[in-house]
Amino acid sequence: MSARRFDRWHLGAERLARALLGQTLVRVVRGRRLAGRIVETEAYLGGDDLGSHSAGGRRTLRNESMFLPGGHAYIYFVYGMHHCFNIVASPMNTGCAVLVRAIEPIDGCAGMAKRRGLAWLPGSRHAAIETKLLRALASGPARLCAALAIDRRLDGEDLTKSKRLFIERAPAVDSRRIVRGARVGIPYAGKWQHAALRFAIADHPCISRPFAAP
DNA sequence: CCCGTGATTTAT
DNA sequence: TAAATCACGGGG
Repeated sequence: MSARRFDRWHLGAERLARALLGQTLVRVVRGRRLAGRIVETEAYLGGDDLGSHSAGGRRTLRNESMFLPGGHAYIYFVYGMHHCFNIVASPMNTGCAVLVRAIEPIDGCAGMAKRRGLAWLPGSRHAAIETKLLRALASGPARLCAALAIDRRLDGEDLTKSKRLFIERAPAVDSRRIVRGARVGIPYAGKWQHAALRFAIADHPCISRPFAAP
Protein backbone atom coordinates (compact mmCIF):
# COMPACT_ATOMS: atom_id res chain seq x y z
CA MET A 1 0.00 0.00 0.00
CA SER A 2 1.79 3.11 -1.19
CA ALA A 3 0.87 6.77 -1.02
CA ARG A 4 -0.54 8.55 -4.03
CA ARG A 5 1.94 10.50 -6.06
CA PHE A 6 1.86 14.25 -6.49
CA ASP A 7 0.91 14.92 -10.13
CA ARG A 8 0.07 18.62 -10.55
CA TRP A 9 2.94 19.44 -12.90
CA HIS A 10 0.79 21.65 -15.12
CA LEU A 11 0.80 24.69 -12.86
CA GLY A 12 3.80 26.58 -14.22
CA ALA A 13 6.90 27.29 -12.14
CA GLU A 14 5.54 29.88 -9.73
CA ARG A 15 2.39 27.99 -8.75
CA LEU A 16 4.23 24.67 -8.72
CA ALA A 17 6.80 26.15 -6.35
CA ARG A 18 3.98 26.95 -3.92
CA ALA A 19 2.14 23.67 -4.44
CA LEU A 20 5.25 21.62 -3.73
CA LEU A 21 5.54 23.05 -0.21
CA GLY A 22 4.37 20.40 2.23
CA GLN A 23 4.72 17.54 -0.28
CA THR A 24 6.95 14.58 0.49
CA LEU A 25 10.17 14.14 -1.48
CA VAL A 26 11.17 10.48 -1.56
CA ARG A 27 14.46 8.91 -2.57
CA VAL A 28 15.04 5.15 -2.49
CA VAL A 29 18.64 3.96 -2.32
CA ARG A 30 19.44 0.24 -2.21
CA GLY A 31 15.95 -0.52 -0.94
CA ARG A 32 16.12 2.11 1.76
CA ARG A 33 13.72 5.00 1.91
CA LEU A 34 14.94 8.55 2.50
CA ALA A 35 12.18 11.13 2.69
CA GLY A 36 11.41 14.66 3.77
CA ARG A 37 8.78 17.36 3.68
CA ILE A 38 9.52 20.13 1.18
CA VAL A 39 9.68 23.42 3.10
CA GLU A 40 11.43 25.80 0.69
CA THR A 41 11.43 26.24 -3.11
CA GLU A 42 12.31 28.74 -5.83
CA ALA A 43 10.66 29.26 -9.21
CA TYR A 44 12.79 29.74 -12.33
CA LEU A 45 10.67 30.92 -15.21
CA GLY A 46 12.82 30.63 -18.33
CA GLY A 47 12.13 33.21 -21.05
CA ASP A 48 12.95 36.70 -19.75
CA ASP A 49 13.99 35.47 -16.31
CA LEU A 50 17.73 36.15 -16.26
CA GLY A 51 18.09 34.09 -13.10
CA SER A 52 17.13 30.97 -15.01
CA HIS A 53 19.64 28.69 -16.71
CA SER A 54 17.18 28.59 -19.60
CA ALA A 55 16.86 32.40 -19.92
CA GLY A 56 16.23 33.51 -23.46
CA GLY A 57 15.59 29.93 -24.50
CA ARG A 58 19.23 29.06 -23.81
CA ARG A 59 19.54 25.36 -24.29
CA THR A 60 22.82 23.51 -23.74
CA LEU A 61 23.98 20.01 -22.92
CA ARG A 62 23.89 20.80 -19.20
CA ASN A 63 20.36 22.19 -19.01
CA GLU A 64 18.77 20.02 -21.69
CA SER A 65 16.43 18.33 -19.20
CA MET A 66 14.82 21.68 -18.34
CA PHE A 67 12.98 21.24 -21.62
CA LEU A 68 11.51 17.85 -20.78
CA PRO A 69 7.83 17.62 -19.84
CA GLY A 70 6.71 18.67 -16.35
CA GLY A 71 7.59 16.25 -13.58
CA HIS A 72 11.10 15.46 -14.77
CA ALA A 73 14.25 16.19 -12.77
CA TYR A 74 16.84 18.79 -13.76
CA ILE A 75 19.98 18.23 -11.70
CA TYR A 76 23.17 20.20 -12.18
CA PHE A 77 26.66 20.32 -10.68
CA VAL A 78 28.07 23.65 -9.53
CA TYR A 79 31.06 25.20 -7.71
CA GLY A 80 33.09 22.07 -8.34
CA MET A 81 31.43 20.17 -5.50
CA HIS A 82 27.69 20.71 -5.17
CA HIS A 83 24.54 19.42 -6.84
CA CYS A 84 21.15 21.15 -7.06
CA PHE A 85 17.81 19.48 -7.71
CA ASN A 86 15.03 21.05 -9.76
CA ILE A 87 11.65 19.81 -10.95
CA VAL A 88 10.52 20.80 -14.43
CA ALA A 89 7.15 22.58 -14.59
CA SER A 90 4.68 22.57 -17.46
CA PRO A 91 4.17 23.92 -20.04
CA MET A 92 6.99 21.95 -21.61
CA ASN A 93 9.62 23.48 -23.88
CA THR A 94 9.65 26.73 -21.93
CA GLY A 95 12.51 25.78 -19.62
CA CYS A 96 10.62 26.58 -16.43
CA ALA A 97 11.50 24.69 -13.27
CA VAL A 98 11.40 24.72 -9.48
CA LEU A 99 14.53 24.47 -7.35
CA VAL A 100 13.94 22.46 -4.18
CA ARG A 101 15.94 24.31 -1.52
CA ALA A 102 15.14 22.56 1.75
CA ILE A 103 13.30 19.65 3.31
CA GLU A 104 12.38 18.67 6.83
CA PRO A 105 13.74 15.12 7.16
CA ILE A 106 11.12 12.45 7.89
CA ASP A 107 12.50 8.98 7.07
CA GLY A 108 16.06 7.71 6.92
CA CYS A 109 17.61 10.43 9.05
CA ALA A 110 20.54 8.25 10.03
CA GLY A 111 21.32 7.56 6.37
CA MET A 112 21.05 11.25 5.55
CA ALA A 113 23.37 12.16 8.40
CA LYS A 114 25.91 9.61 7.25
CA ARG A 115 25.91 10.98 3.73
CA ARG A 116 26.31 14.50 5.12
CA GLY A 117 29.21 13.47 7.33
CA LEU A 118 27.30 14.30 10.51
CA ALA A 119 26.81 12.36 13.72
CA TRP A 120 23.20 11.38 14.25
CA LEU A 121 21.87 11.02 17.78
CA PRO A 122 18.35 9.63 17.38
CA GLY A 123 15.62 10.58 19.79
CA SER A 124 17.29 13.38 21.65
CA ARG A 125 15.26 14.30 24.72
CA HIS A 126 15.92 17.97 24.10
CA ALA A 127 13.68 19.45 21.42
CA ALA A 128 16.11 22.27 20.64
CA ILE A 129 18.93 19.85 19.96
CA GLU A 130 16.71 17.58 17.91
CA THR A 131 15.61 20.55 15.79
CA LYS A 132 19.17 21.72 15.29
CA LEU A 133 20.24 18.28 14.09
CA LEU A 134 17.23 17.95 11.81
CA ARG A 135 17.97 21.35 10.32
CA ALA A 136 21.59 20.47 9.63
CA LEU A 137 20.66 17.48 7.47
CA ALA A 138 19.00 19.00 4.41
CA SER A 139 18.39 22.76 4.78
CA GLY A 140 19.92 23.99 1.55
CA PRO A 141 19.84 22.89 -2.09
CA ALA A 142 23.23 21.16 -2.06
CA ARG A 143 22.86 19.78 1.48
CA LEU A 144 19.58 18.22 0.41
CA CYS A 145 21.22 16.57 -2.59
CA ALA A 146 24.05 15.20 -0.47
CA ALA A 147 21.63 13.89 2.15
CA LEU A 148 19.45 12.15 -0.44
CA ALA A 149 22.27 10.93 -2.69
CA ILE A 150 21.04 12.99 -5.62
CA ASP A 151 23.54 13.68 -8.39
CA ARG A 152 23.77 14.02 -12.16
CA ARG A 153 23.04 10.35 -12.66
CA LEU A 154 19.44 11.25 -11.81
CA ASP A 155 19.31 14.17 -14.25
CA GLY A 156 16.27 13.74 -16.51
CA GLU A 157 14.60 11.21 -14.20
CA ASP A 158 10.83 10.98 -14.70
CA LEU A 159 9.38 11.60 -11.24
CA THR A 160 5.96 10.41 -12.37
CA LYS A 161 7.29 6.87 -12.91
CA SER A 162 10.60 6.54 -11.10
CA LYS A 163 10.94 4.11 -8.20
CA ARG A 164 14.04 5.86 -6.86
CA LEU A 165 13.02 9.53 -6.91
CA PHE A 166 9.47 10.87 -6.67
CA ILE A 167 6.99 13.07 -4.78
CA GLU A 168 4.23 11.71 -2.57
CA ARG A 169 1.04 13.62 -2.06
CA ALA A 170 0.56 15.34 1.28
CA PRO A 171 -1.80 18.06 2.53
CA ALA A 172 -1.29 21.43 0.81
CA VAL A 173 0.09 24.32 2.83
CA ASP A 174 -2.37 27.16 3.37
CA SER A 175 -1.47 30.29 1.37
CA ARG A 176 -1.37 32.36 4.52
CA ARG A 177 1.40 30.19 5.91
CA ILE A 178 3.58 30.69 2.85
CA VAL A 179 6.20 33.45 2.84
CA ARG A 180 7.94 34.72 -0.27
CA GLY A 181 11.03 36.76 -1.07
CA ALA A 182 13.92 37.27 -3.45
CA ARG A 183 15.76 34.19 -4.71
CA VAL A 184 19.16 33.36 -3.31
CA GLY A 185 22.49 33.63 -5.09
CA ILE A 186 21.66 35.22 -8.44
CA PRO A 187 23.28 38.71 -8.31
CA TYR A 188 23.88 38.53 -12.07
CA ALA A 189 20.16 38.43 -12.86
CA GLY A 190 19.58 42.20 -13.06
CA LYS A 191 16.12 43.24 -11.91
CA TRP A 192 15.14 39.57 -11.72
CA GLN A 193 17.34 39.08 -8.67
CA HIS A 194 14.69 40.97 -6.69
CA ALA A 195 11.65 39.11 -7.99
CA ALA A 196 9.79 37.41 -5.13
CA LEU A 197 10.06 33.87 -6.48
CA ARG A 198 11.42 32.15 -3.38
CA PHE A 199 8.77 30.41 -1.25
CA ALA A 200 8.78 28.72 2.14
CA ILE A 201 6.58 27.55 4.97
CA ALA A 202 6.52 30.50 7.39
CA ASP A 203 8.84 30.19 10.39
CA HIS A 204 9.82 26.65 9.56
CA PRO A 205 13.05 25.68 11.37
CA CYS A 206 14.47 23.79 8.38
CA ILE A 207 14.60 26.75 5.99
CA SER A 208 18.04 27.35 4.46
CA ARG A 209 18.29 30.97 5.61
CA PRO A 210 16.02 33.77 6.84
CA PHE A 211 13.88 35.90 4.56
CA ALA A 212 14.65 39.61 4.45
CA ALA A 213 12.53 41.62 6.88
CA PRO A 214 9.48 43.33 5.30
C1' DC B 1 34.74 37.82 5.45
C1' DC B 2 37.14 34.15 2.26
C1' DC B 3 37.90 30.24 -0.35
C1' DG B 4 37.72 25.35 -2.35
C1' DT B 5 36.69 22.93 -6.57
C1' DG B 6 35.93 21.40 -11.42
C1' DA B 7 32.33 21.05 -15.13
C1' DT B 8 30.46 24.09 -18.35
C1' DT B 9 30.22 28.00 -21.14
C1' DT B 10 31.97 31.85 -23.55
C1' DA B 11 35.57 34.52 -25.52
C1' DT B 12 39.55 34.65 -28.36
C1' DT C 1 42.77 26.71 -26.38
C1' DA C 2 42.18 29.88 -22.46
C1' DA C 3 39.53 32.36 -19.22
C1' DA C 4 35.56 33.30 -16.64
C1' DT C 5 31.67 31.76 -14.31
C1' DC C 6 28.95 29.51 -10.83
C1' DA C 7 20.72 28.78 -8.38
C1' DC C 8 26.76 26.61 -2.45
C1' DG C 9 28.55 25.49 2.04
C1' DG C 10 31.96 25.41 5.66
C1' DG C 11 35.12 27.82 8.38
C1' DG C 12 37.00 32.12 10.56
